[in-house]
Amino acid sequence: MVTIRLHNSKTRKKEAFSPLDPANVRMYVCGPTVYDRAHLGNGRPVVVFDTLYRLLRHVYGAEHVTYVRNFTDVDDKINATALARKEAGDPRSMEALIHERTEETIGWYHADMDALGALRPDHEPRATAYIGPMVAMIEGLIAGGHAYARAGHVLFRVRSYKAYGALSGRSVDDMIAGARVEVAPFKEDPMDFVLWKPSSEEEPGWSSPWGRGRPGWHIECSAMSYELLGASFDIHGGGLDLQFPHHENEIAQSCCAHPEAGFAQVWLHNEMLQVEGKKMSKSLGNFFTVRDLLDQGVPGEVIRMVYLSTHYRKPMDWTAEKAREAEGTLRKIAQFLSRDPFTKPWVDVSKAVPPQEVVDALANDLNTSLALTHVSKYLKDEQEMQLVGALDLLGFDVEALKAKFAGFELHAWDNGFASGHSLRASGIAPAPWQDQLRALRDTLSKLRQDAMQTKNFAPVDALKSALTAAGVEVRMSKAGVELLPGPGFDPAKLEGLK
RNA sequence: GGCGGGUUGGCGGAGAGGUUACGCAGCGGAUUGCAAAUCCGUGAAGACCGGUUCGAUUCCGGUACCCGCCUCCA
Repeated sequence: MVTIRLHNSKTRKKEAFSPLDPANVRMYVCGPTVYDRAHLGNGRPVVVFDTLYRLLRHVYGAEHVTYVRNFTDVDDKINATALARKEAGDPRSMEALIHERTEETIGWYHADMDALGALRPDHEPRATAYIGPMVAMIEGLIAGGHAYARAGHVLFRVRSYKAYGALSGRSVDDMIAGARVEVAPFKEDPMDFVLWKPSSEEEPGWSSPWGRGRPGWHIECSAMSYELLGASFDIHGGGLDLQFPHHENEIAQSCCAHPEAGFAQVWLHNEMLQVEGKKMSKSLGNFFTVRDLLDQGVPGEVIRMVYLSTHYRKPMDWTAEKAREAEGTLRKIAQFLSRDPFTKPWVDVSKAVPPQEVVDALANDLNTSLALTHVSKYLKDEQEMQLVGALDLLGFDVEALKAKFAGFELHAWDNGFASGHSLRASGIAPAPWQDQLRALRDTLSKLRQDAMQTKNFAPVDALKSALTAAGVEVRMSKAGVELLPGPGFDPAKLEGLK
């Protein structure tokens, strides 16, 4: 069996991965707070951990991996969004507005992440469905002396957990010394954090031993991972920005609530994303969502490939240039895959399996960049079996690639060996302009054959320029004429040509 | 201020203590009515200083610069 090696944030070392139970490999990844569309940075961990999920399924068997990613649907940002709608005149209750907001956001999230080729996790628990287990865990922490109730709040007693700070490499004393925030007066210690807080009438709340309130941010992940994966499981992932305080607090809560267990064995953190060399932020005006890109015509596969081109533990820079390059690569792949079967060796791609060297690349701390290098090699060497197997493991749907990126080719073969015309539409539905393009191809072919005799190429070049301007790639060779509508194809510009 | 990460050729981006990464772009050639596409060939690197070593871009230390976290954030 392949040995997967992962860089464990907890030990700061690359370690051989050894699941607690190979028959049930368990992974928990922190999911989104569902108050708005997922931005480009939110997509990175989704694709990174989707790739790991696919690798684990490949190595241990799809039915032996359990992947949990939560939806945080109780949060002050959600409340704020709902409140804004209410103040804008919406007559419905806050509860209804909050529910509407979380539901629509989850729907967006699914649609956007599906477009990136990410498999849905096995479980996508919502925090609001686990309030009971959270309350139970908090009660346990109080009973164990790890938490205390004050002024309607319940706080975690950081000093009661000796290893606090181990994950993020901080000491409690250093953090207090460098703290910049005001400390609530009811805290025993400045670093103590909220497990439960009171809710006003307008805010969502649940009854609890401490009055009507709602959970703090961190407790949900501790409670849900415990309910769905147990007190000990294999992998916990998330963005580097969650390492502190979120993951540190999760560890403290879970390890104090279940001191007999080890909580997550391996911690993985992906580095952050930048845009054209700068942090993505609304104030810099370079903030955009996954949906923004999709709407601009950047296919999800392109976004996925750009994500995978940088190792997950390095900062990733999103640039238009990278997207352009990735699109070019995908087009070449798709054109090769959908090429006429008579022009390449026949292989039964339904039997394709991921090449060992690609599995090895991913098994080496998810070296997706190296895996993509192998993909380029298979394309260059026309190794279709390897190519398809690798694309599949990396989360690219071969049929979707062919449909989206191959477009179609229009051939007019002139020579006697391959005479006649052919139209191959690779997976896309017939469009009204196809007939027009076909006619243009015939015209161009005719003009060119005439020009070969008369040596007057002006009409040929004129039509070629017009087609090029419409985003159609024109290829002419001894064999004949080919037209390939490219990424910038604009059927409107075909009007008037004949 | 505290903590963590990074710095590879024009750009992106890997592996490996000693022999070509690779992709894109460039350049030269083949091919083409001209192009495009394709094919062949090709130059170019390891922030800086020091140490370990027969030998370091790869290991160790320091300097500079960049980035992130410490407050909601993937």
